[in-house]
Parts: sequence; structure tokens; C-alpha cells
Amino acid sequence: MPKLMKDMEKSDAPSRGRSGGRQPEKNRQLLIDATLDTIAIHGITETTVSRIIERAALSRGMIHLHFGGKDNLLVAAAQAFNEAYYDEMERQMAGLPDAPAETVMAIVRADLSAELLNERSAKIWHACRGVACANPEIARFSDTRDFRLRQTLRQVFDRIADGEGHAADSRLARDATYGTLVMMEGMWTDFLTHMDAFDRTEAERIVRRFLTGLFPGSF
Amino acid sequence: MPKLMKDMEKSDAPSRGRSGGRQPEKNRQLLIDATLDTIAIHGITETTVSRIIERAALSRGMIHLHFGGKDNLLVAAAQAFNEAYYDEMERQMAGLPDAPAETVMAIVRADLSAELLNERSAKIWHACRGVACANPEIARFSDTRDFRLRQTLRQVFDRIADGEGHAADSRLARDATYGTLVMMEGMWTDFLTHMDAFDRTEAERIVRRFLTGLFPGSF
DNA sequence: CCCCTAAATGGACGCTCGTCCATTAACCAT
DNA sequence: ATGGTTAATGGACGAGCGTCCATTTAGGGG
Repeated sequence: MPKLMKDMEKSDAPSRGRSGGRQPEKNRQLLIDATLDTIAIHGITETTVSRIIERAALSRGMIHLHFGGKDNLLVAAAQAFNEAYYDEMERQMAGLPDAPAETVMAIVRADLSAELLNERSAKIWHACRGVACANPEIARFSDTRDFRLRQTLRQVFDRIADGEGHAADSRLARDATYGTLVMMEGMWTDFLTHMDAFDRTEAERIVRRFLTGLFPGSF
Repeated sequence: MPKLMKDMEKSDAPSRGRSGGRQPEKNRQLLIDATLDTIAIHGITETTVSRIIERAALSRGMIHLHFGGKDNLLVAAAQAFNEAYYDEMERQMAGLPDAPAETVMAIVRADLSAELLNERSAKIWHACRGVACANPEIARFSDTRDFRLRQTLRQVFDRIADGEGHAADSRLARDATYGTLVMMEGMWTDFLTHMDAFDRTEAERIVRRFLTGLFPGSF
């Protein structure tokens, strides 16, 4: 059937035709993207091999060839999703001044930004969380996300607490970290069910109110 | 096969044997319970008709007989789950003094109590949220839960804001409502993935810190 | 006591799932 | 050109899904 494009330009990259040729890396990525799209559109329950390969416009056997099965593909998709989250987070955080309070708010703002929190990502994130209960492989990636964010926030809050001289309240930085994370997670959940009514400005203001209460001198 | 217990005591209720007889209401409830259990144990993806009827120890046709199909059973189960949440919430709130701040903290404490927030309920809640994206019928019940909690909290926070004289900050009660809800939702999510490390005391303290920041005179 | 209604059974059905493999097509080294 | 290697195809397969219905069973009214 793919009789078209016999020998076309093999211009820019070595051993990589424009299309119709063999491109295992590209097809691998195509499958991952198609999987994430399908989860976002149809939900994890309705994410089937047939739907994924239809969306990727590839043949049925590709999943088995590149991933060895549907389960492994789901794991790879979850991993790719989490990496994309961090890449975008770091992109938004690049070149920021070193002011601790501003760092925290930048993290919050990035986490709630349209690039990171949107219909597609919220649905995928939620689906990953759901299957993570039964799939330790996927749980690992979801947890990594939490862990890195948690680490970063904790360090910054420790600095802020030191700066304000809250030696008396040993649990302050810890509570700030947990409270901030929990608020962001709750907002992702809320976004999922009230997408149209969600207001990023309002969401950010509420987190700031929380932090103002804990660190009056910094926020 | 159920040849046992031909005619036993038909004591307390009219036309209702102890067991082995015909009890449509009881079997309906049995199916709902079995469905929720299966979701909690195996996850929504692995919740099949076969597993449900196996757990309920009923025959295959019962689902079609009582609910007309698996989908309707899931809706009924989601509804029952939400009703159980509110029943328990009201049970814990019964006979409380009318102090506004105490009412808020009682709601938070109840929402985080072992009776309402446990492995089973967290998993079911999460699964319901997930399918709610694709199933408007289930979304209705999940939303009802939010709506009633939101209403109640908002009223109480309005009273508190009035009492403290925060007329200048028109968004205070609103932000307090949204922030409290979002924190509770985030904690349910966090509970799901870090069940062993979850600490109800700590969780409650963090919400209180948030509210102390907003209403220093009341919390 | 028997019959009628409704509850309950469980196997048969068609369908879709995920897996796998025999085959074909493309690329590279010779 | 040719042969070898690997990407890619798509249909076949058995298993399991949810639905449905012919049949059996229980219970109360005639």
C-alpha cells in the first residue's frame, strides 16, 4: 500500500527519509503521544490498543514491537508525561532571581500555568494517579514528580523560615511545603471537574494567602 | 443448588426470609456494595461484571435484572457512595455547638477522619472522579458532594468574616471556602499515594494554619 | 392446592480486547 | 546487484468482556 515516495530527498539527516521510510524512534514517540492523547480524550478505561494505533496511524503490531505490550507502553507514556512536566517547569523557572519567596510563587505560578495545567494534562495526570494504585511501575514516576517538587519547596521554605527567625516553630517549613503541595494537587483535581470556572489568578492568590499567614514578612 | 433452608423463621419482617429466599432490595444493595469493593480492590479498569457477581455471590443475570446493565450499576454505586459520605459527615457533625470556627474545623476533621478518608473511600472517590469526565451521570453525584460542602463552608465563613469585620476584603470568605476545599481534596489525593505516611493530625494542623492566617481572631 | 407473577439462575451469544507471528518492505554492507 | 538485518504490517487467535434470555425457583392469592 505505501508504494509512494520511492527515493526522495534524503537531505538533512543521514539515513532518515522524510516519510514512508523506517523511523523507529519517531514511531516510538508517535505511539507515546497517541497513548497520552487517547487517555485525555477517551479516558483510561477506553484506552485500547485499537484506539492508540488508529490515532498514531500505525499498524497493530507496532506496540508489541517497540514496547512488548500495552502495559509497557502505558508505563513509557507515564514517564514521558512526567518528564514533559519537569521540562516545562524548568523552562519557566530559568533565569529567575534568587529571592526565596519569589521562587516559591514562581513554582506555584508555573504549576498552575496553562502550559502545565490544562484539560489534557489534568486528565492524564488523574488517570496516572488512578492506575498507580495498581501499577508500581507507574507509581514510581508519579512519585518522582512529587518528590522533586517537595525537595525544592522544602529547601526554599527552610531558607525563608531561617530568614524570618522562626526557630521556635520547627514544623513551619514542613507544613508550608506540605500545605503548598496539597493546595496545588487540590487545584488540579478541582480543575478537572470545573474546567470552565477555574481561575488561575484566584488560585494563585489563595496560595499566597496561605503563605502570607505562615510567613508574614516574606509574602 | 441452594436447596438448603426450605422454610425457616419468617419472624421480624413480613415476606422476608433470613436467607435463601427472594430479597430483591437486599440483592440490589449487595450488588452495589460488591461493585464499590471491587473498585477499591482491583481498580475501575479491572472492575468487571464477572468480578462483581463473584464478590456478591449472585448469579450473572442479576445486574441486568436490577440495573439493566453494568453502566447503570456503576452510576447507582457512585450515588450510594456519595450518600454514605454525607450520612457519616452529618453523623459526626450532629449536636455540635454553633461556634462558626468550630464548625469549620469539625467539617475538616470529619472529612479527614478514618471513617470518611480511608483506603477504600479514597480509591473509590478517585475512580469516580476519573470516570466522571466521560460519564455525566456520575459527574452529577460527585458535583453534588462538592456543592453541598461548598455551600455550608461559605455560609460559615461569611459569618466569621462578618464577625471579624473584614468588610474591606470582599473575597475573603470566598477564598477561605475555596482554599479549604482545595486543601481537603489535595489531602485525599495525597492520601491515595502515601497512605502509610499520612498523618491526620498534621493535615488538620495545616488547614488550621491556613485559616489562622485568614482569620487571626477566630482560629 | 395449584397457578400466576416475579425473582433468580447460568449458559449462550456476539463482540472487542491484547497478543503474537508469518510475511513484506526498507535499508545497509558487501 | 545481492544478501542480511531489522522495521513494519495486518490478520489470526484465544480469552474475556457485557448482554440477554430460556429456564427454574419461590411465594402469595385465588
